[in-house]
Amino acid sequence: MSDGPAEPCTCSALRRATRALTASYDAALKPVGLRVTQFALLRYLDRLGPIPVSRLAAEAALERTTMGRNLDPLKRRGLVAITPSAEDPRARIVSLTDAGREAIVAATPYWRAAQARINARVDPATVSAVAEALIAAS
Amino acid sequence: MSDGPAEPCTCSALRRATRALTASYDAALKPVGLRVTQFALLRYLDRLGPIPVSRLAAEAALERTTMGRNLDPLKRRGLVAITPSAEDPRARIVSLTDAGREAIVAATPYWRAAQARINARVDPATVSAVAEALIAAS
DNA sequence: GCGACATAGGTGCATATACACCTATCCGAT
DNA sequence: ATCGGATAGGTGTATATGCACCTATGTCGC
Repeated sequence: MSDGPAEPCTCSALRRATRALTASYDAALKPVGLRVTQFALLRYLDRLGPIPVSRLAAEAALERTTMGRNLDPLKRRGLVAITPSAEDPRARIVSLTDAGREAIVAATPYWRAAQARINARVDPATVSAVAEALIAAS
Repeated sequence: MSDGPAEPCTCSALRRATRALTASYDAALKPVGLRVTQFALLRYLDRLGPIPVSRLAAEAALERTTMGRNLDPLKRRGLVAITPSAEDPRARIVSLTDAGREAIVAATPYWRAAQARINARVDPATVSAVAEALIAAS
């Protein structure tokens, strides 16, 4: 056991905040059975339209194989569809299904409630600025 | 595909920043074969001394069972020891081994380098303030 | 057309995280 | 002494994340 005040770890502090924030959003989205990661993924697809897995991963700044696996629960629930590309037989195109679009519509009010709750207590512009600065610094 | 600018998700933005920051710290700690989560855990033990799993989890704001599993790789490497408590046979006391203390010493310079790199680019007080505000708001 | 390299994707493995459910034990009230 | 609730911990399952390694296919130079 060392003594003296320990210098706080910036990374661990952020991880802790992310755990808390994620739990808060996940709880808000519970009624529609989506996690915030899954809802965000559906929103990407809504915004980008049908897209190969690798490009979707790049957009979300996720590792390619992570994206592949994150799609699994959404696939199982029929919220997204994976179809082979016409141009490139290697590529798999991810797209929203009608059920996926409905899930976004159903989940959005709950997500907005979570956003509103947090944004009312912490300036979202500050959070964004810190997040972007950290990404740039990493 | 909906149109219009999408309102950014505060939670997803933070998750993304955390992924980037964690990758940066993990890369810095690579020479000693520790991840930032593991290093932080060793530091908790160093600061708190021998402690039951549940109390350690509470200190780190982690779910109890998560803490149990996060200890596994450290146990396997002999950096921490788990021993039954004398007073309460239900409790398992987690403690740093000599190898664990050596690992902290070996890892600290690499961790400091990662901290310095980030802290030079993003004010750590701001990050701390945002993190604490988010935790309080969650 | 063929060979070298790049690109799209998958699988195995490991860690990080949390919930539901289980057992064992302690402790206070009767 | 015992019974009931609280507490310490483990296990099963699921998601989130990334690395190493593999296959398949496209593309470009010759």
